[in-house]
Amino acid sequence: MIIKAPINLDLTINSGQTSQPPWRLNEDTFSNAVTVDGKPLVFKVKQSGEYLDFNLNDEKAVSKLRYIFDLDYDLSKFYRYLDNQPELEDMSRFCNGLRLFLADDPFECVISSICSANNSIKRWTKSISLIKQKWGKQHMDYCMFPQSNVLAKAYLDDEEEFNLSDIKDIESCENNLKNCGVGYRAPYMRRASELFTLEMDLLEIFKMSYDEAFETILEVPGVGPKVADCILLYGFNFREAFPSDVWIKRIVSHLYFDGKDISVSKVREFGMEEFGKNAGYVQLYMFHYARMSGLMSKLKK
DNA sequence: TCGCAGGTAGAAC
DNA sequence: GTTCTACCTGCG
Repeated sequence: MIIKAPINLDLTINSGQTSQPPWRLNEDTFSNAVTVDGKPLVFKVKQSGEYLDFNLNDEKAVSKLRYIFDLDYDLSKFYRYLDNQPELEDMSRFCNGLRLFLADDPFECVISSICSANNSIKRWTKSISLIKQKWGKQHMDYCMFPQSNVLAKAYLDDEEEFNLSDIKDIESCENNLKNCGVGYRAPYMRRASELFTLEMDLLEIFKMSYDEAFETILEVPGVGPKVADCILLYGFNFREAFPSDVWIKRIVSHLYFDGKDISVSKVREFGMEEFGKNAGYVQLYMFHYARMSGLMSKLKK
């Protein structure tokens, strides 16, 4: 099926949003296994100009694709909004076609976001891919993200695996979280998985107000304000979230506060107040604008 | 070899 | 309430 949609698919998929690692790329086609109606399907999507060539015709699959790449969001309206403000007017030029890359599986987004904290894009995406390979169900030659009850039983490290499994040699332990390069986040990930298995229904988050969802998700181990906002934005489509890290702080400080040092929590409050329902998109565009325009290397000094 | 970067938890202020 | 420090790991 051909879908008309202004998007930069490559930029969107590779922009480091914590919903999931980038999709597989073969030739010009991005692919991944996606759950539709509880069943895995292989999605293949290729961009040519203003059109997306999608391998499936099924109505539910198409609507899932539209959701994941946020295709129903009116980018040109957002660009008019950016262009009308002196601080933001350059941004649409530098990241044209960048859209939200939303989670197929909110639980994957929670674990990816916990993994991304105090980490690099390269490292967290590698860790999440390894978690899929070790604990996820295979569909064709893709691995799904494991369910919370499976990850809740994962070993933390070599030592625990050696003690609790029947492996005879500690050197050959490799089915544990630390082995995926997640470092000290391993216990957070496992406790979060236990929480979503035993106590908390992630789907309830979709029904909540932003404030209620934020307070709820903050209770999850390894989730602070930045990670909570990433989960709400990329995992649950709360567009009013303004995930604020040191980079967003530097950029906001440069653009709005004459370079003055302000706390990350104040930056979050400012972003939500100033940008409202556009906050999530503004944050996404700010980060990539800073990367691509050279502002980031300037602010580093 | 070692210093650096980056959010959270938990303790200290 | 805000601020400090330890936490893993890969990179330069």
